[in-house]
Amino acid sequence: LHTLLGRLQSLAPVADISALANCIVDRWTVERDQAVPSARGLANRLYVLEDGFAFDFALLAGGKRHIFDFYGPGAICNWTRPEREDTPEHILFKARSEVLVLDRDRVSAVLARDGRLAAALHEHEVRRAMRVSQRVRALISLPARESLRILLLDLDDEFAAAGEEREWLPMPLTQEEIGDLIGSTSVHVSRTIATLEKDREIERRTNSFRINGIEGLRARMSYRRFFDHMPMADLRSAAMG
Amino acid sequence: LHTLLGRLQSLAPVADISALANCIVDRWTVERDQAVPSARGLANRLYVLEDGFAFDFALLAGGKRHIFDFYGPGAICNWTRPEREDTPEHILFKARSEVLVLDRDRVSAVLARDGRLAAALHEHEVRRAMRVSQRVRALISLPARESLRILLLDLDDEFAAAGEEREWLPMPLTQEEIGDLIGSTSVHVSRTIATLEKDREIERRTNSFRINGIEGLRARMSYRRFFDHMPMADLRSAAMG
DNA sequence: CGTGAACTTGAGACTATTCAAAGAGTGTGG
DNA sequence: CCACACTCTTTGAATAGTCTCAAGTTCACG
Repeated sequence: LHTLLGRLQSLAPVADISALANCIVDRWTVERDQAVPSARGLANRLYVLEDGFAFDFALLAGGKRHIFDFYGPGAICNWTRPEREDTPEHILFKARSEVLVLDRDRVSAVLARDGRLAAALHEHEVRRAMRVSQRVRALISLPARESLRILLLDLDDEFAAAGEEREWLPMPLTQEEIGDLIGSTSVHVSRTIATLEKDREIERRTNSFRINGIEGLRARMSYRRFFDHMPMADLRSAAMG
Repeated sequence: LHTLLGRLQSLAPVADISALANCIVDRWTVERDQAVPSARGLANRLYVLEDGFAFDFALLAGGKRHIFDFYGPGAICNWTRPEREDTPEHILFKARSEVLVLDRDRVSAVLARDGRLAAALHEHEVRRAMRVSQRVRALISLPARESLRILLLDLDDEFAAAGEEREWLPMPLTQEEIGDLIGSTSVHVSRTIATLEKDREIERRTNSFRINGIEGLRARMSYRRFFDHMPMADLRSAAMG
């Protein structure tokens, strides 16, 4: 659970989360990409991504897959209660992920005793929800090139939340998955990435990206970071301004 | 506040909300379309739409307006706290709306005393959030024709929540606004509506629509209703199935 | 009945999808 | 180490979807 602890410590002074360790009921080492239904009798299970990458998705009426959000190391993959969801949701864990399975009821009991921990966890999930909201705006209104930029910034933010702020941003998603996330197709994603590269906006290596002038990009797109290790109080006041 | 009461009574047996009436600090009669910032010193104000129509929107980096959600009679327009928002939000009240302005702190005090009322209000807003989530999926992934269908079903759902289930669905939004809602342009909205009409999927009068075979449309799109006056317990169990 | 806002229509440009085929990368077993 | 199978990515060409600009038309309302 040390990756989760790292996330929370950047939000609030959480001493330790050893109490959460007692909530662990299982531990998976994911060999190949594996999708699990989030609400099929597993409603009282909480998935914490110890390492690796995951995303949640739903299948639309036409059979199209829509990816809603993604999770880096330390993230909780199904914090929102499944019965709250509008559509049957699934979580896909990418190959070579480490997943801790926690018992929801036990976690609730721990949080009831440790208000500070509860606040930090809640804050973490609220920020995630705000980031989704920011992205969704762009995905609905803007063309694929802009949507892709937002996705790259969001990925950077997610890895920053996990404490992995590097120059080369890992890309754990296939272009098919990127398409299902931004509402496009794998072919068009491929072409759009190619034009961004040609315009020297990004550079590519195998499975990783580098964004040239990421600060300027954020400014141009009015992109707001949610996990840049800013204390809670500052975030609140920044939002009020 | 009788329209709000009507909404809540369909969700749970709420006796009366006269206590909320004491929270009213102002009352507006909106002559012409009027936009107000939701978080500019008015953070402790709650807007209840006694009658009329409203929507909230934000301006994206390029100046494009994105409409996030809309509100029919009896709806609370800014339940989610403004400082939680990712972008400066605004609420636009359409002409001929009646708005009640409530004091948030007083409302909180009332809800602290009346747990049943608090639960009903919370349930109402949760359902709204789920409906937004369902719509957003479609808007990101599907072409304009499908997006428009979802919007019409959502509008129908919103008026049903207000207790106004009629055959002819009022359309309080201009085509420009519909475009800003589904991520399209007014011109394309005009053409898309025209094709739906030509295919006999909808009929039109001035400022109102009729959806032919709305049940079948819901089934085809796997559309889930959130305000069809189904009791809470049934909704929960339906979600679990 | 005039006025302004909302809606419609057309033409051309741009954006995105589909289908199909070829190319590149990864891991496995010989 | 190579060969193979597999998935992912790239590319091309045709088609479909959407945007922009601009000019009309309709409609609501004073």
